[in-house]
Amino acid sequence: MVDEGKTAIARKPRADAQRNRIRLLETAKAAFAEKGPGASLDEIARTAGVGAGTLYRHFPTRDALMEAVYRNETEQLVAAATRLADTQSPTGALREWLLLFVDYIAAKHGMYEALNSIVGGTTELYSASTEQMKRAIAKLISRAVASGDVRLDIDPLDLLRALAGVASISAGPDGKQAAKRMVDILIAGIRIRT
Amino acid sequence: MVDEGKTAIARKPRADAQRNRIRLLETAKAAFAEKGPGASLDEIARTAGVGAGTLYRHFPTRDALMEAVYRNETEQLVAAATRLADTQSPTGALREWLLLFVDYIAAKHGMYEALNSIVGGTTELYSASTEQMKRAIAKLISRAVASGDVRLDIDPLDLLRALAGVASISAGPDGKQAAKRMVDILIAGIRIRT
DNA sequence: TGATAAACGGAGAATGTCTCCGTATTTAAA
DNA sequence: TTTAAATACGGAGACATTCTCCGTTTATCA
Repeated sequence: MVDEGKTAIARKPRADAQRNRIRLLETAKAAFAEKGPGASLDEIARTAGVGAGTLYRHFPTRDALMEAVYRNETEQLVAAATRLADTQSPTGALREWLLLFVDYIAAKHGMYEALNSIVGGTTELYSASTEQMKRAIAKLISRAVASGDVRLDIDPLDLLRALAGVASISAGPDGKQAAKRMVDILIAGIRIRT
Repeated sequence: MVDEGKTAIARKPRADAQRNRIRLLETAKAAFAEKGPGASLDEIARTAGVGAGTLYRHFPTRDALMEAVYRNETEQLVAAATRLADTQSPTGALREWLLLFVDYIAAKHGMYEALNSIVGGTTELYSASTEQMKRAIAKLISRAVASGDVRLDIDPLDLLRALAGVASISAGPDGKQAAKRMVDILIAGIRIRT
């Protein structure tokens, strides 16, 4: 009886699997950017030169694929939170970061599914990004709260949801501008009156 | 040569057409409420007891159907704006109406397309509802601005977009609560400091 | 080098959208 | 009434998309 246990030594992942994964991500990124969130998955597979089965094995759902495509950008955004927290006033850092967030979602023009995964927080599967994002904004907010600038009865993610709404629901050419204006409204709205 | 002109007297619309239209609307409303925005159109037609062709003749696109389904509620909401403006303080009226708006979108859990049509304002087709909605909120805002309570550099629709974002992007059970909290943040954010 | 786990790919089932057109029904004129 | 013309009906089927299944291929490791 051979060992079939959990102790199985991790075998090195197959080279072709890694290659295909990367090709799929590149192709998908281009496809989403060009055709929007509804881009055909089979076509992405074909363009990437793999079968549909391969795509679905790597990314079981459309959301999973989007999540993976944007994980990079998400990580950069999360990193920025730490940097800002170290170099700016509490409220200033929060404001700056929210502006970065607006850029982040504007780049995904109308990619509702992706936003929902990342900022929604309801989908079990993508909790990784959501969790990171949540921690990033929570850190900025709690710093601002501690400094006495900001009320504390806020769900930080709600700020992001509001911005996502403004930036993506209209998706007009000035959606981004509008979202940046909204940042100031939000900041003013959560500030404690002096 | 018979008259083939534009002067053709309007013929009374066929009774079966009217009946089917209504049945389709009722069925669609139930279907959207139960299965969300992706409900199968063919199934709606089948449930309503008509052929697919009939559905598509009455409502050429999914959006057209949604628009029609929600036109009623939209009209009620618009009417409420006038009523509130007549009976409440400027800021109070605005706040009340935004709360009603939250109920309005919460009922459409995740019906992104519909929201986008109605609050987005980019789709030519649904400009009727958008226009009404815009006028309703604009009236409330400008009253508040006139009273000196509120800044005037606001696109009124942005407030709605923000609320839609909070209420629908997460779509969690407390999305509605969150949106109601957001109303207060927004009101505070657009208020002029005293 | 050979055994075997891992990955591949694409045919095809399932589902959905939307069109086309022969048939049926309604209206209104005679 | 009867009848012709206008209007609406419905569902078969063309087409697109998602996703699964499984026989075949390939990389890893002993």
